[in-house]
Amino acid sequence: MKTIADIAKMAGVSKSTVSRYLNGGSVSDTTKKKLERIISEQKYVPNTFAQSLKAKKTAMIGTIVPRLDSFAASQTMIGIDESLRSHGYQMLIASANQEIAREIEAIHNFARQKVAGIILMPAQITKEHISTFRDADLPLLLVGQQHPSFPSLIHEDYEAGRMMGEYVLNQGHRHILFLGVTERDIAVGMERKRGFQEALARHECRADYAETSFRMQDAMKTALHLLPQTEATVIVGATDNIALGLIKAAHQLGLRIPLDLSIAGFGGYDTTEIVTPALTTVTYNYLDIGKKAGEGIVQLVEEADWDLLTTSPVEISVRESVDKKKDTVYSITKETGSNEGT
Amino acid sequence: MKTIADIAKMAGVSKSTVSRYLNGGSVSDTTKKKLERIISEQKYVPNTFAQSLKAKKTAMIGTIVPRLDSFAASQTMIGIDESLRSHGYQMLIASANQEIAREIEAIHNFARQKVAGIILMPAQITKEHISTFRDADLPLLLVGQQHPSFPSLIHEDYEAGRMMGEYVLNQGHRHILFLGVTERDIAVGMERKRGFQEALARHECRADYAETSFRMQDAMKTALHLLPQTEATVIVGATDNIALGLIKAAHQLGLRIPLDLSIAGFGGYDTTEIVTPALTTVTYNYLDIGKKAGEGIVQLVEEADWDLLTTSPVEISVRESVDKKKDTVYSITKETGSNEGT
DNA sequence: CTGAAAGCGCTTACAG
DNA sequence: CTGAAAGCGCTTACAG
Repeated sequence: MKTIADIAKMAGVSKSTVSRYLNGGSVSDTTKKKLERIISEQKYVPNTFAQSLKAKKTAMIGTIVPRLDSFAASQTMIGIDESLRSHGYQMLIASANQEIAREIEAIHNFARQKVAGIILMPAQITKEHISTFRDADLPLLLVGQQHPSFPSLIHEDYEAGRMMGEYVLNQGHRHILFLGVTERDIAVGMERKRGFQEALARHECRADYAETSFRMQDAMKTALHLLPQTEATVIVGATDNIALGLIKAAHQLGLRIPLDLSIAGFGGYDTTEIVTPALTTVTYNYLDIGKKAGEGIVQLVEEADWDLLTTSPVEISVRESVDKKKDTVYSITKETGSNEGT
Repeated sequence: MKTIADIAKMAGVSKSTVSRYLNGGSVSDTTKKKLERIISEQKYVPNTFAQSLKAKKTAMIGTIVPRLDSFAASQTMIGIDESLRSHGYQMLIASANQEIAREIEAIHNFARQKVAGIILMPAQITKEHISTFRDADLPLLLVGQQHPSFPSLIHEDYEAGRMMGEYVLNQGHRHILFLGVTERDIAVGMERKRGFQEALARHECRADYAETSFRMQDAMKTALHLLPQTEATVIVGATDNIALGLIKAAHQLGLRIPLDLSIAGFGGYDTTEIVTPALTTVTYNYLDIGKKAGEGIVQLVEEADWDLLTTSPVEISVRESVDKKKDTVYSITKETGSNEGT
């Protein structure tokens, strides 16, 4: 491996001059040309460790995702990778594997590696997070959740909930069940539901609420329990995975979707188009939010400034899993055929 | 940030001693105790750049995946991450985004960053790959494809094909269509098909072969074309995504699965359990191969030695998408109801 | 525009 | 077991 000293010698200049050339400092045209030639001939690439050791900064951005195998995380990473690359930064990924402790640990590791900044996709923000952010003292961008003290980039969760509420109402449903998740997750557990509730509040209808976990299996179990009891004509899951669990449970109970029961979700995962019937959902733009996150952290790193809150738009994707009811009058009696469970 | 000099001063010893303590050299019990206390009190962590600059090695393993949003890649990364962590290494991820050029570029970048080793999941291995490997001169492990000159870790593709061939035969199918992919992909395009062919070769049956791409959309288009023409009673897609495309096309044509047509795939993606009917497939253990890859590269890095070829077992997952035919006699006439296309 | 020198925070023979 | 010294490959004031 060639070093800067080798190049300097070959060019007959000092290391300083080579370094200056490399970093865009003022160098005469003649030496610039010479250096350009020699460097490409020798395929010289500066040692990043030495650079970072001296300059005390790197071109790496640490990205902490809750898990590696979720549609949302994958798409967001793709977006981040893309925009970071275009700005000359490298994306480092750490998976927290759904554990808060590992999220904290990942922040420490990244800080120690002197990344230029951190993008974090948390499910919750605890005091421990806050204090870790504080003493990491690094540019930080939150994605998917917001916090008043840190730049945040979120999906329009409230809006998404509202859209879905209005949509099912418009389809004539008057007895609605929302299967949500813990309110400790502000974005999904609270905002999404709040938007939904407010849409329903403007109409005469009955709304029930239940809670389950993020895991499809759990949602299915909950649904197996709930479905035989409820008289709701539509069930809205707080995420597509929950909706998918609902569909599986409904299949198992011999319910026809959307004939006997309508189902909808949130997220726009690719799987929602594969299932039968295709799932009506609110589509989130994970790729977009990823790109914005990349831009954002670069700006935070280079200019130490970015909006405290940025949002990424959502849109409803109407497919086949929600039925149009003719009878739009509120009624407890179901009119869609009986529930012939297995 | 504290440096090793600070710690040395506080302990009243030299930097050398602190460094020796840190790296497991011989240090007296007394100073060992003292150092231990001071370091944890001061929360001292060595600067990785300085370490790497001097020691000329790092504890990072570069992992190059074809894409970030595939089930196979995600699971494999999870496995790699896990075993690397347990050995004190860090996983660095680069996505080639399906482009060979970016795969090559990623190898260069990792080499420049002085990673300890590289795990590569290629779709093909070109001469350009080989020459890049050669001058990167780094421990390298191939995952999912094999090459005679480099340690490789593969799924039992041939075996998988054989299993599936035998299974559909056992189910009484005698007219079979295999929807494969380009043979430039040795693992998927060649081996999987070869195993399948050899299983069929042992019985009297008719086998047709067609080709499509890896993308579900393409598979669906191909299927829309193929389905109305073929008289096969079962179609086997070379990947689950292809099988999923087949299912979608069959649905669109009004074919009932598995009543009118049986469908099977390879991979064991999580989505195969969600679709209706659940897909019969050969399940690959991506998590396992990921863990093995982690172990393997660590061994290559530390002992410069590992088997040239290691395999990860597969198993068939029988679900609902393949029908049992009563009539096991070869016959061109289908007996499963007519094809009432849309 | 250019160069000499100091220094970033470690590790590693070498001598004791 | 311990320390002084050199050096890894860069960057950055500083002086010219």
